[in-house]
Amino acid sequence: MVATKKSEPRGRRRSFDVDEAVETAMRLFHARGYDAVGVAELGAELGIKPPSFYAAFGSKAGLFERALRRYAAGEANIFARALAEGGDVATVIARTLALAAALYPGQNGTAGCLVLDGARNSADPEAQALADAAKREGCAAVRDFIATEAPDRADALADLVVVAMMGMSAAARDGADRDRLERVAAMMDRAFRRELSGA
Amino acid sequence: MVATKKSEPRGRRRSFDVDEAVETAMRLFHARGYDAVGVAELGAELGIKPPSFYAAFGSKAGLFERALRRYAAGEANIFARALAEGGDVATVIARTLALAAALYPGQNGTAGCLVLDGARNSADPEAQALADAAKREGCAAVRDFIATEAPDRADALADLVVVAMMGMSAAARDGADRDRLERVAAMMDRAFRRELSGA
DNA sequence: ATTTTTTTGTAGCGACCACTATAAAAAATC
DNA sequence: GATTTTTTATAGTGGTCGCTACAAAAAAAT
Repeated sequence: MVATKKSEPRGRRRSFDVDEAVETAMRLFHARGYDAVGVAELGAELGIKPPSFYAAFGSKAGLFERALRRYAAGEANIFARALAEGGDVATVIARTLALAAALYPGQNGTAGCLVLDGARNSADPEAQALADAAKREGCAAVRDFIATEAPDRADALADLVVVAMMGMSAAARDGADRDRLERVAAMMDRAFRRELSGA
Repeated sequence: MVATKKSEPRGRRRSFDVDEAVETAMRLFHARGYDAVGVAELGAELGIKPPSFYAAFGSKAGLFERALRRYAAGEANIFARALAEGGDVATVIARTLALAAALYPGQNGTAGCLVLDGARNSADPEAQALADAAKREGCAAVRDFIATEAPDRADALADLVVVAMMGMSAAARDGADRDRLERVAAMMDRAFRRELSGA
């Protein structure tokens, strides 16, 4: 194994870090929503000009897709984090709601959930479809997990959890702080346990 | 009382009905959000040209304000409707949630609540401020009513109700139908009763 | 050193944004 | 009928939108 070092690509090297650019775009889209962040601002913030932007990401929606994937693959995927720590359905859902209350207040204006609210009211059908697909994925994961204990009522119970998360995301975007969200999360958790135990 | 008939205003008569125009604008803003509806489309749908538009409403945000007031003054103000029928706190909140489940699926694409979601992710600070003021008004009404029975826990209980409504509005905008919303509303109602009765 | 490939910056595309200057049309008052 | 007042339609303002044509610059391969 001498020549494992892959040869450099042929042309001029990129002058910016793609992952870093996706991270910055993710933050901007999260803070103000898809439509409110223009390509000009993205380019300025990322330090790249339009041709480099389109060579790297294809389109504004292409960058949004990368940002959504990065978001769902990181610590913002609160259900995945709650699930990873193990436990029964009630425990994991309680953890999920608590993580939402901790994460959704955000910082630097990045409140709520990018997947749930990033493309809300967007005029671009492509952005709407991307966010919608990410939502379906997350909701299906919650539903399937709940179904392991309550297959009959999984749909209703998942709806309760998802509506709670959407409501908390919206409230956070409207300025609700961590204390208020934690209070709501605790009540939502009690509601979920009650419904799960077969009210 | 002979001359009670007020004299006609002096100039040329308006060729369109202002209230009807506000109604149409309300429907458009409700369906797609503030930013996604342009002045050109509004003018076309209302059958009026830009100068008439600005003479009547001052600005796009001015028309949005009229639409918000009309919305909050009508049957879309579900808490006011629930309150008008009387009853104790638990009864009125249950009615509010049930009305949300009935109203939020909407028709012709007008899903969710215009006040809660009409200016979400808007790039216009004026539209955001108008929607925010309407939200505060509605939330304060819920809080003050709950305070008549539970003054200590009114803030937390109102947060529970408002987060439930925001979540149901978001879910409706994402396509949730009436059956699903009613199931969620019933669970939220049980949660509220449990918290009100002092868990 | 020349060729080839990729990224870069400059400049600008047509389309749409909210909004307005101007003057003609339609009504009441004189 | 002439004057005054308001609304109308035509046309266009500067600005921003997402996106692209073009050629110079920077790298590897020859």
